[in-house]
Amino acid sequence: MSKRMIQKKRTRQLLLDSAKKLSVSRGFLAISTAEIAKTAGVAHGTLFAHFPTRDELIIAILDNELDIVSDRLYRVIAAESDFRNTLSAYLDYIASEEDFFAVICRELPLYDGILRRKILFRQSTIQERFIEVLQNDIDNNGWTACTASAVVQMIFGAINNWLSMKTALAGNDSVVAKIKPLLMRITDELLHPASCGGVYPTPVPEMPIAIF
Amino acid sequence: MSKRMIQKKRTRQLLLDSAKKLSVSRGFLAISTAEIAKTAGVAHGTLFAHFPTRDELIIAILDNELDIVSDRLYRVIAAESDFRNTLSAYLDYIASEEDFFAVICRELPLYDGILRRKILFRQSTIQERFIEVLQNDIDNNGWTACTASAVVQMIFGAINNWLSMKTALAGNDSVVAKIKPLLMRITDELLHPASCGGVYPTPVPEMPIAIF
DNA sequence: ATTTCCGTTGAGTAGGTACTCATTGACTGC
DNA sequence: GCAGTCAATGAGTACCTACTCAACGGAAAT
Repeated sequence: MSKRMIQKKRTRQLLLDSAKKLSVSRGFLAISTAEIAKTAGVAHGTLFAHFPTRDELIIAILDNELDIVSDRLYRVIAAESDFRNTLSAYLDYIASEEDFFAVICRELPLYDGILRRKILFRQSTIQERFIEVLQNDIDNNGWTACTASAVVQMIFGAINNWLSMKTALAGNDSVVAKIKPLLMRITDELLHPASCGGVYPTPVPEMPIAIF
Repeated sequence: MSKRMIQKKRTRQLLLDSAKKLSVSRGFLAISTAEIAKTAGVAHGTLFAHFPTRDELIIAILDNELDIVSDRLYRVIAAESDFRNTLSAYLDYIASEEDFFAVICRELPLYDGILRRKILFRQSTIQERFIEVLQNDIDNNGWTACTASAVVQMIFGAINNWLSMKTALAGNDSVVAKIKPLLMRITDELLHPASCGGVYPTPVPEMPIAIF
């Protein structure tokens, strides 16, 4: 590869890294091209030699990050075979990339077009897996009859909502860590309430709602 | 009241009405002072004679609307005495002001300061009532033992998440109407699974998740 | 009738945004 | 060695934003 090509690729990567870093901490909607270029240490105009519009840069970075993160996420949950463990593994992974997921959840309602489709598609793929696992638990383990897809949609709606409110609920701490006990406990309660005789493995957590 | 005072009050009201109308349809974050003034039919500069900054106008309009809407909402749910009916009444009222609630849910994660506090305070007041009603049901009706606050937080998290995704999930239709059967069904399932012998009053609804 | 008052006006300001393009100069191919 | 190439530059453009202020003119006070 020629010196020129190496340099060009390097600059492109600097821009992508800068955009990624800024986006994850402050959100995709809030960052400007001038800021991205400055953080990358290149001239403002250079950005537009690599990405024709701001939107294309944002889509490139979000798309790439989404692919990486949701592939890993899917592998993490596919390794588990019952609902409780799948949920636990899911939450642990989310917590490890919490800033990214929080930004996505916060801004998704404001996206449209390609970005929204891409994210919703990833979400529904993950949810399908949970429904499958939960249905399996219901069928095989004599758990409470419940509509698997309804329960999964509820739980994920709640998780997404907590993630979107991360800064208000947990500041710089992990909001997932804060709500995980509550989610595990409610999973215990909802899915096999009869068999445990009122004794659940997960203790009742504090209310996670707090206003900062 | 003098002619001048009447005129001034009228102009102020025109601005508030215009801001309210635009905000509910497009969101508080998306509207500009120029647009508000134009819709109200007054000069751009006039706006700043009534409200020193854009933020103060937004706070005034949101605050006022929030007071009216959440007072009504509280009265609606306070009239019911069991969880199922309270939830049903809640959803019906939300549906009647769905655009407003959708904007709030969509933008809340992006607010801070006073606005966020005000909205979260209202939310928690409503949730407290639900927890009270649910705890009462659990204590008196021999329902499944479950942590009332955990269940309520889950359900409200899910509802808020669905509301924030209104446009993607239901376009101009009511997203609450779409998810209400699912929520009622899950309430039936989660709260008294043993007593009904597997026969629930609410039929299983279609998956509400659809990508537009 | 005249002066003072004050709500309204809209051009103007300062600062932001995404995006452009002539110029530069280091690298490439001959 | 030299002409041609092209990534990088940064001042410049057009447009948006919230906000200001001198001027206006009808109402109020005298």
